[in-house]
Amino acid sequence: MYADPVTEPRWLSPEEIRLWQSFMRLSVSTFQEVDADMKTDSSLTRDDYEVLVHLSGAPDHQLAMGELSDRVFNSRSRLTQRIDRMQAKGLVSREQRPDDKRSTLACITKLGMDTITAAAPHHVESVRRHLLDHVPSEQVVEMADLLDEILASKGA
Amino acid sequence: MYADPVTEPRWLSPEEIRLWQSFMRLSVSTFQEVDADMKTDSSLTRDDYEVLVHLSGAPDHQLAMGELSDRVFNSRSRLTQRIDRMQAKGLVSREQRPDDKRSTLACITKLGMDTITAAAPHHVESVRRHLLDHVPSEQVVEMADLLDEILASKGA
DNA sequence: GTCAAATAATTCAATATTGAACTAATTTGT
DNA sequence: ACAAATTAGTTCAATATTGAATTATTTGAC
Repeated sequence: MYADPVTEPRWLSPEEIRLWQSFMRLSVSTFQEVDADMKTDSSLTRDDYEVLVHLSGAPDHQLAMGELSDRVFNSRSRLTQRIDRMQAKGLVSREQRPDDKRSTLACITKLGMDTITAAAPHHVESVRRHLLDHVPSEQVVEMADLLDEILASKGA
Repeated sequence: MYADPVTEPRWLSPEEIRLWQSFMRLSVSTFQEVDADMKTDSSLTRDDYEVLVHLSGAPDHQLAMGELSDRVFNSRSRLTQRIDRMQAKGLVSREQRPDDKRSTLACITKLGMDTITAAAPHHVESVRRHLLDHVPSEQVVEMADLLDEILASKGA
């Protein structure tokens, strides 16, 4: 009696298990550490920071809610409420799009710009400390290439 | 007037920026995809699954709350409440440790064992689909080695 | 042109997470 | 031996997230 290779899930090799576990550990620990630093160094969460990064780099400093939610990997509802909070703090504003009234544009404000400018050096230091400084420098390009290949293969 | 190399944050090279951004995108998207699969394939969340993985592999199928919270990267409070919910579903039980009455042991139950056994093949398939299948097979070991090196350098 | 389907975003109630304060047990220093 | 400090875990209120339902607009089929 043999397992059906079609229905039988392909099992993981020890190396694949090691890869998955290390990937999980490195990802989760790094984000937790950077999150913790952001909390002490600035008034922004990492999600807030990412929102401001994408808005500050966008044409006219604004993006539609849907586009922004895709970029920061937040659900629509989650982004709506995050933008509510950031708007209450004066970091962003909302604007109606003239050509499609269903759509809302999130815009970064002057205060949002000043806030991310102040936060950026600390954030960079944190990302260095918790990830980049631990990647052997001759492997930075190699690792970025590999991750990009994986993303491309996933169609992302 | 030159910037003080001590106080001046070391800026990121384009390759470092690419590495950090790809690392974020790959991590977040992969975990979101696996989480979504788990929700359709089983009654467990990925956090529940990780708790059961660690308990099922532990001596006597039990671990102290603190040890378990470190392993699954949950805060103490978060794990307390996760174990509350899993206990309510009958997946785990709590036991007082005889030699240190401050400590609580989380134990996997028969139902917990059956549940993770049923979930595992789907989980494996999902991890394959969303990550492992996209890593060129000749680079699996290389990537696992690199991630482990980074973790070791971080002292994790 | 009009009605049905699709799209963009928001709302709301249920659920989960956070972190500071708390309880209880153990360890340490004197 | 015993008070102070430390450690393990829990509680609770504030905050955040989830996802199904809802509103409003636009698109497409006829």
